[in-house]
Amino acid sequence: MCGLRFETPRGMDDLLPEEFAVKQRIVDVIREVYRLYGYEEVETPTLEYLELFEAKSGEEIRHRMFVFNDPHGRKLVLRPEVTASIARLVASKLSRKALPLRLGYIADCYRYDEPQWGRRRRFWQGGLELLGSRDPTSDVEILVASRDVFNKLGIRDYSFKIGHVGILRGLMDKVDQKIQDSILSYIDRKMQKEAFALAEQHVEPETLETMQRLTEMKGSREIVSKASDLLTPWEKARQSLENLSTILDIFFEIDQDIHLEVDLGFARGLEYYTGMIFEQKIVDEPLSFNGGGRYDGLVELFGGQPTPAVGCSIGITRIQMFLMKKKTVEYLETPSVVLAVVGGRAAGYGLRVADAFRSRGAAVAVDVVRRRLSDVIENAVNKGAKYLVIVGDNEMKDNKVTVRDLVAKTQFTGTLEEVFGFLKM
RNA sequence: GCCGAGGUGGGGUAGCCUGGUUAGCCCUCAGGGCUGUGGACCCUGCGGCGCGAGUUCGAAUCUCGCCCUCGGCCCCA
Repeated sequence: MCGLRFETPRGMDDLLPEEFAVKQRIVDVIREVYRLYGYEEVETPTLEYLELFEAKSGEEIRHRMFVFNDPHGRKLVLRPEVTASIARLVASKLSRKALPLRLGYIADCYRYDEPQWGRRRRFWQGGLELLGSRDPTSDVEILVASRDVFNKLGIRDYSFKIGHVGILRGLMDKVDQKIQDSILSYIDRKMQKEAFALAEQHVEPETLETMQRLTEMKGSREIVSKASDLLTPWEKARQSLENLSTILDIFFEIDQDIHLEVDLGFARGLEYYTGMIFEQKIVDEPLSFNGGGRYDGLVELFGGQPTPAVGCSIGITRIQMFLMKKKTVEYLETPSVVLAVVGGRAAGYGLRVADAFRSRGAAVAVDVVRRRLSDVIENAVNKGAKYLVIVGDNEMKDNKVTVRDLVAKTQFTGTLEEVFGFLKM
């Protein structure tokens, strides 16, 4: 029944020329940021063993993975994200590389979500991962590079939401890791009741109360100092808060105009985070377009040396859909120059003219279906071409070409050099 | 996963309530009027009722199921 359906699987999109162009523009910007910050791009397989993501991906993502058996019965998964693969890489093949390592990726990811605007079952992420430093400047580097990507794309109305999982985890210092994960997962899903009901069974009443008050604290940078007094009895939590404070200080020192909200009750779906976490949002858009944080334990978990790390993953597909909605990227269906050959003998001459244009760097689409000139003109205008180059027996005889300005509706006949002058090439 | 609204040629739409011959229109595409400027105009053509069952003499239209799309919730990039 479903064997022959000429559609893409649900939630997985074909990218049509214009959509692809917008996506490519975003990828170009991300790669430019890689270059400016010294990130080396790597590629990992779309398929990984299930175990890679079972350990630390978090309940939410685990339920939304495409899992299947290969013909030999191995459990494989379509990657729901890439950070785990990067950590695997650093734990194995790159284990002898000098730290810090700066790695970037552009990769398609898969999650079995209910498709909706900005949420696809197949989507592209671009990431930056900085491994080998626990210094706050490395956290800030990720934040600043994230800012740059959005600025370079011409997106202005964005803001950062920043938190630190070390604070809540610090309060639950003595609590089993799995229980911590569950509590944070509840908080992430805005299920405060469930979170604190579970916490109540594992921490002192005083700690519980502090946790509850923390999760309500969000706002400007000032709330960090407010929280500071609250946390005096919990050394680890207090240190985490101080770490967050330092990161914010440095970030603001670089860019005073940055919009950000500090949220001390902020948790993310991924369980591997150990420190600063953040998301990047756009005004009037409910989704986040970039997210990341510090994950100091992941490389070690995959059998590598203990390696502190921080990174982010940028939602290329979401940004693409946002830019398409805003129509901010101009797209031309056809090159701005179309060349038509008329008459039976000028075909070779016409292609030589096209060659000459291209060697000057101009993109030229040749009318290869030999339509009537009026049809070529109409077609070229419909597709947004600016110039029509006409070559036929007359032009060939005098070694000239005719160029018609399709916008001004003027035209000019002359030698190639004269025409290049006319076009200011 | 839950809730809501919808699916008519490649794109956009009318028709559906009130079942009835060839499903209309706009754009695009192809060909011609017209062997090089006719970006116009005119003519012609290709191509469609999401899928499946039911009701009926007869279904785009009514009923049921499924699929898909778009919104909202939840969550995430």
